[in-house]
Amino acid sequence: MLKYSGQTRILVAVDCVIFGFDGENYKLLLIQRGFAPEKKRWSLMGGFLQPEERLEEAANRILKQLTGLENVYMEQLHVFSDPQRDPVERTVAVTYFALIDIQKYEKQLSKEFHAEWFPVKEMPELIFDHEKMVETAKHRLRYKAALHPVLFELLPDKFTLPQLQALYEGLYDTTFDKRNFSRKLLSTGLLVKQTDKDKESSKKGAFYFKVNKQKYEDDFQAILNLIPKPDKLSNSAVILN
Amino acid sequence: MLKYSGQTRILVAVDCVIFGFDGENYKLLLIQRGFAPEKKRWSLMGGFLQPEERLEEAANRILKQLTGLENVYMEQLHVFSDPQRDPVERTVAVTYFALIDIQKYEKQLSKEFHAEWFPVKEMPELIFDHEKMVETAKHRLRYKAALHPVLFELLPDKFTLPQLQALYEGLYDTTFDKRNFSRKLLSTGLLVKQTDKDKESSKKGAFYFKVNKQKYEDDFQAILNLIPKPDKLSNSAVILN
DNA sequence: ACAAAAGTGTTACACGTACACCCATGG
DNA sequence: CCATGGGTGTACGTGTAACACTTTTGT
Repeated sequence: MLKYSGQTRILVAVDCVIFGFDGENYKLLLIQRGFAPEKKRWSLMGGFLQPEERLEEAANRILKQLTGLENVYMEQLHVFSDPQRDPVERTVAVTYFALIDIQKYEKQLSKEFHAEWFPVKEMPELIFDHEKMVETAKHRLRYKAALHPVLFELLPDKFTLPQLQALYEGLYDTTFDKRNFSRKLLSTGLLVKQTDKDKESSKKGAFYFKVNKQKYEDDFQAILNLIPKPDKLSNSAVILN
Repeated sequence: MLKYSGQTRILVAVDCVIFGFDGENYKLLLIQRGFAPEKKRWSLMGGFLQPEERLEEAANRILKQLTGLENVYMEQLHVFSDPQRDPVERTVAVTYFALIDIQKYEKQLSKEFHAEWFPVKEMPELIFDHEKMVETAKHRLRYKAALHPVLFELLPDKFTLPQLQALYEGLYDTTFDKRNFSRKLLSTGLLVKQTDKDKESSKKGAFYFKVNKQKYEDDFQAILNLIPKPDKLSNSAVILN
């Protein structure tokens, strides 16, 4: 099976940056390595690409191992290839980022992999170049979410407008005017108002919405203006950092 | 050096989708393979990732081999990993796309690699999954150029507004109103009007412009509305296909 | 003088932003 | 009855699209 002679074969790893949102904060699912090197240090969930496997399959396999979930929103992010990035052996790492509804997370935390959700803002140090991977993923998510309705992937099937707004505000670390926010989001036609309310977080209760799945799929690639622009300069600033 | 035991090492290829623009049409730089398998068939320029090399270095090395150019705009595109994609041996292919000023292309065509520029619309059949790579690159370029001033990379230092408009029109296969186009592009502050004119393509002559390099670098990541939106639906359509 | 391409200005509309008050409910 | 969070409407300004005529000059 080795037919291109004189070439070096290299390990190909797949690492997953898994985002969740608990209603207040963005979270990352990390695992603590139980073996050397770097034992006890935190890292992204990853694994090696297998001989008969495509990268997406590997990423899904890893995600399922860790979360029990399938059919999750996932996107190829970037390949990290510094020859020294893994001190054990030259490894090229293909990163994926995934958005999951944290409530659907099925496995017992820490059971098989010593996994834990960390607030993105209070992450431990990670091994190798995994922090750079996380930075890249955060950046990509901010970019993507400004233009496409991707953040719904982080919410349960039923959610309220205040929840949705908290989700967007958390990502850009800012606050939006709720009147404009609701008008803009409703005007996309992506939201279907339900008749029942969430009474957990307020006395009055907030109406639930669901995503119009058909329109979500049809419009996903459309460029939507999902975050406000107070003025030109701060707009650029918000999207990019 | 093999320390992760039980894992399969895989060939990592780098393939470059190289775009140029000749004033009328988008072009792709392709090479004709001089050896089996797939001898005489056209393909993207590529090569294997070397042991001590990062992917970007490999991509630049390959680009320099084929074009003689360095410091070219290049972007990691996507990794293709179908186990059957290369019938010779399992190979994971990391694609890059590059934008070059076709006038700066230095090598004699066909000299070393039997290379040729093909209009994007009249490409020959390509080997393996290279046509899929080209499709992905075209899609990404359309997306990117709608939001960021990336197309300047395809033009010489001095260019005219009509040339610039032809560049945008070619990419989206449509026509724009020249009054709105010039107003919009000038309003970005990215263009510096020169005092001399291009007299080649008209009797009256068209003023040359140069890119304001400082502002280009500062604003590159800003989200600019570089292509018109006749209405919501057709906007989405234009950007995405 | 005429053909061919470059260059420019105005108007109408849509969209986005700023902003303040009322509503419903549980305690 | 009051405190808390949910929900809504308007007015203004900005940005974008539609649209037609004049300028320049080579032949």
